[in-house]
Amino acid sequence: MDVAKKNQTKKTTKGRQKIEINPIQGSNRRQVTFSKRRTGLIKKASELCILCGAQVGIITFSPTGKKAYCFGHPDVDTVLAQYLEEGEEEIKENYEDDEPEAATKVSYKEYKLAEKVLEEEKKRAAQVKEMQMVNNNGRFWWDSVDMEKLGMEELEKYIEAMKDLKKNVGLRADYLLNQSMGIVGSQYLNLDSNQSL
Amino acid sequence: MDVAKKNQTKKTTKGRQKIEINPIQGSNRRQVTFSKRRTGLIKKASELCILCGAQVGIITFSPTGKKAYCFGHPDVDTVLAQYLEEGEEEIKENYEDDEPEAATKVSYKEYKLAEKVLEEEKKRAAQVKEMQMVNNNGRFWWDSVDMEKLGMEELEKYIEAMKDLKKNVGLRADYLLNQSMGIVGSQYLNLDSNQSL
DNA sequence: ATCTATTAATAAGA
DNA sequence: TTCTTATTAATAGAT
Repeated sequence: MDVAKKNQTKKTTKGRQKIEINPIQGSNRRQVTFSKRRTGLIKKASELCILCGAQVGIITFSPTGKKAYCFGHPDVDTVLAQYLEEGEEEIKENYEDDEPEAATKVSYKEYKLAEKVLEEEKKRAAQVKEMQMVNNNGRFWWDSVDMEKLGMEELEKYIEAMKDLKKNVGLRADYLLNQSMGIVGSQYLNLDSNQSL
Repeated sequence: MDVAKKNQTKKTTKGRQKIEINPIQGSNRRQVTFSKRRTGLIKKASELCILCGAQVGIITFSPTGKKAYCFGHPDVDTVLAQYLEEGEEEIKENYEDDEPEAATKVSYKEYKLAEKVLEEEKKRAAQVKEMQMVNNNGRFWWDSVDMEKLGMEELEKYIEAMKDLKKNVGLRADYLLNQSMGIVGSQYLNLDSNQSL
C-alpha cells in the first residue's frame, strides 16, 4: 500500500467478505465466481502435481453451457485411462476365487461408462460408411453359410478390413457383434432386433 | 490464543512459510503435503459445485501407490460420461459433410481411451472362466462349420449367454471378436495370433 | 492429528 | 474479463 492510500481515511473497498457456501442466486455474480474459482481450483491442482508428483485430472462444466473446462497432468486422458484400469484391477481381484458367480461382479462404474460409450457408438454407427467394408450384399463376413464359399484372398481382405475398422474406431466392433446377434436372432429365433442387450 | 500463550515472548511456531512450487524432495514431507493439499483441492471443488451449480470431476493419483482419490458432483462417472459424449459430438460434426474420409476422423482422446481399455480387456480375458460359456469344445458359437448343426434351443442358449456376458462386462465382447479373427486367421491364413490389431 | 504465524485466495467494487 | 484491496481461508512447519 502506498503512502497516498495509507493516508486515506475512507477505505476504497470492503475487501473480501465472509460468505456462506450456498448457491449464488444472481446469475452474473455466479458466473464471475465460477470463473474465478475454476481458475483457483486448477492452479491448486497444478501446484499439487508439481509439489508432489501427483497425477490429477479435472473436468468442470458450468451449469449453463456444455463447454468442459479441463485440467490434466500428464494429460486428462491418461488420468482417465488409469481410473478405468483401476476398475479393471478390481475385477481381476474378483476373479481370484474362481467362482462362476464372479463373472457378474463387475464394478458399476466401469459398466455404466462402457454402456454410455457403447450407446453413442451404436447411435452413430448407423451412419458410418465403412460399415459396408465388412458387409457383402447384406451378408456379414462371418455369416456361416457364405463363409466357406469365399476364396482365401477375399477372406483375407475382409479380415484386413476388420482390422482397419478396429484400428480406426475402437469400440465400433462391438456394434458389429450386436448386429450379428440381431441377424442370427431374426433369422432363426424371431427376436425383436430393437431390444437392448 | 489464550493469555498464557499471549504472554510468551517466544513464538510457538514459525507459522506458514512461503514456498516455491517445486518438487518436494523428502518423501515423508511430500506425502504429508499431498494429503493436505488433496483435501484442500476437493474442498474447493465441492464449494464450486455448491456455489455455482457446476459439475466437477476430479481424479488424483499420488506418485506412489495406485490408489485413486476421486471427487465428483453429481458423481465422477456422470461427469466422465459427459466428457466422453462431448468427444462424440465433435465426431458427429465431422460426419456432417458425408465424406468417406470422415470415418477416420475419430477424436484422438476417444481412440486412446478405447485402446487402453481394450488392451486391459485383452490381457485379462485369457484368464476369464466364463469365456467357456460361449465356447463349446473349442468351437466358438459363430464357428461356421458347426453353427448350422446346432438345434434352435442350443443356439438360443448361446445367444442368451452372449447377452449376459455383454450385460456383465461391457467391452468383453470385443475380445471375442478378436479371438474369432485369430481363429479364422490361424485356420485359413496362418497369421500370427499374437500380432496386435 | 493439532496448532498458529503467515502466505494465498478471493468477495466486492470499479 | 481485469485490477485493486481488505479480509477471510489455506497451509508450512513444528508438536
